[in-house]
Amino acid sequence: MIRLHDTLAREKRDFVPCDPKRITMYVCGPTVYGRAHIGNARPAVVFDTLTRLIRHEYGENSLVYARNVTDVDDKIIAAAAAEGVEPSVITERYERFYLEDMRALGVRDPDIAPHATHEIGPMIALMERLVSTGHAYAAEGHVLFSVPSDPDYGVLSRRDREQMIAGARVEVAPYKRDAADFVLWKPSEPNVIGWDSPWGRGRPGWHLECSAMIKAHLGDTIDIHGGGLDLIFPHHENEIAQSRSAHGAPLARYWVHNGFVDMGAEKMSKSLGNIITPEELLKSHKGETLRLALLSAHYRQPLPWTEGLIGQAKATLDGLYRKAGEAQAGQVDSGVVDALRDDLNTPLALSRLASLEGGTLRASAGLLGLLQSTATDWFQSGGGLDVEARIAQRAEAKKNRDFVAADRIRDELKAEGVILEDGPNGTTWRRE
RNA sequence: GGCCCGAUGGCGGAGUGGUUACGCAGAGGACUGCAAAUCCUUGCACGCCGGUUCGAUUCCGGCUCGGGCCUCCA
Repeated sequence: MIRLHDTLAREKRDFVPCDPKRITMYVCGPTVYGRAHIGNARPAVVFDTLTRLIRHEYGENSLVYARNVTDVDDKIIAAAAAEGVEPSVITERYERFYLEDMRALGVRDPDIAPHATHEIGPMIALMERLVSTGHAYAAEGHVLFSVPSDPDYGVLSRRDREQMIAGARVEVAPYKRDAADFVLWKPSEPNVIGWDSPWGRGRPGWHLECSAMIKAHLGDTIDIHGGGLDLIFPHHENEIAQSRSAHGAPLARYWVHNGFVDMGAEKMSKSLGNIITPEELLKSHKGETLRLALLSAHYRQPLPWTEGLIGQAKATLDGLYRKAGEAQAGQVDSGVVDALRDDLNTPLALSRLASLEGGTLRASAGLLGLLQSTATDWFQSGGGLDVEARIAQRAEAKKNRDFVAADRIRDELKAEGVILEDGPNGTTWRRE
C-alpha cells in the first residue's frame, strides 16, 4: 500500500487508485521559453520516481503518466519577438533542451506529453460548457471564469475570496465582474499567435490548458495531480474550479506537491536570478549524481543546493557502485520499497541502499532511477587515455622496486583525473 | 496583513513518548613500498519557554528564527 501526502487533506492518505489497471497521473510540465534550472528538474525527478514505484506495485502497464508542455504563453511570445522568429522556433528548441536535460537526470519520458497548441479544440469546448452553465462569461474579447459561481473555490489553498482580493498586488482589470475572476481566454492582436473561437481570435490562459488536456487525455477525475508547491495557488486552485464546474466531478483524488530547491536561504527562480541549470552542472557532474542530490531530501522538504551536496551525492554513488559491481538486477529489497511507499521517503530508501550490495542493491536502486550503468562505466567512462598501458609501465617499475618512477606515473594520471588503486589482484583505476 | 511550511550533530538528512537511523566529512587502528579503496573502532545534535506525562526530541500552547504562497514561477 502506497501512502501519499495529499495537499487537499493536508495529511498522508492511503493511495487507492480508481482503477488499478489504469492509474492516471498528471504533472505540470515546462513552459518552453528558456532553459530549465535544477529547481525545475525536481518535480520531473520526483514524479519519475513515483512512476517507478507505481509500476513496481501495480505493473508496468498500470499507469498513464502525462506531463504537459505549455507552448503558448506571453513569455514565449516575448522571446520569439526578441529573436524575430516564430514562437514555434522557441518552443521546439527549448522543449528539446528540456527533454535532453531531464533524460540526463534519468527521467523517463512521460507516456503522454500534450501540447497546449494542439489542444485548442478541447479548450474551446471546455469554455463553452463553462459559459453555458454560468461559470464563465465573455468580456471585451476575453473569457473569464466567474469565481463567485463556484462556492468551493479556495479549498486547495485554503483561502477565501476576500483574502485573495485583499492580498491582490495587481490592479483589477476593468472587464472583470469580480476581482477574483481569472482569464480563460485572451484576445490576440493580428500579429500575435492566436486561434479563432466563438469569442474572437485569441489564445488560452495557462490554467485552462491543463484542465482541457486532462479531460482530453485522462478523463474527468485523475488519480494523482502533481507539481511544485508554488502551483497550489492560483494554478491548481483554478484548474479545480474549471474542471469541477464543467464536469461535476473532482479533478484529482490526490494532490502531490514538491518543495523547492533553494539557493542560500531563498528558492531558486528565474525571477530572482539565482538559478543554476542542469546544462551547466552536467559539464562537471554526471546526471546520476544530480539525480541523487535531488532525491537526498524528502520531496516535500526544501533542498538547499550547494557544491557540498553534489560532492556527497558523488561520494555516495561511488560507494554504491562499488557494492553493486557488475551484478545484474536481482530481488528488490523490501525495506527500500517500504520507505518509498511511505510518501516517497527517498532519504530513508537511500539509507537502506547503503546496507545492500550486488543484485539486490542494483534492483532496489533502480526504483529510484539510480545505478543504471555498470560500475565499470561509472568509474571509467569518458576520456581517451590509454590507462592500461601506463598501469603496465608502473607495474614494471614496481617490480623493479623503482617506487619513484611508479609514483610518478600515478601522479601523472592523477593530474589527468585518473586514480589508481592497488588491490590484491593488481591495479584498478577510476575517474575522479 | 491572510494562508501554509520548517527548525535534529561539522554538513546532508530520516525517525521516534522511554537504548536518537543512515550517509558525507573528522579522529584512531588494520591493510599498503607509499597511497587509494576496503574493514574495524570512535567523538559530535533533537531552536527557546511553559504544559500534559513516571518519562518529550517526539503530544499541546506560546515565543523566536527561517522559508513559501497571496503576481509569472517547479
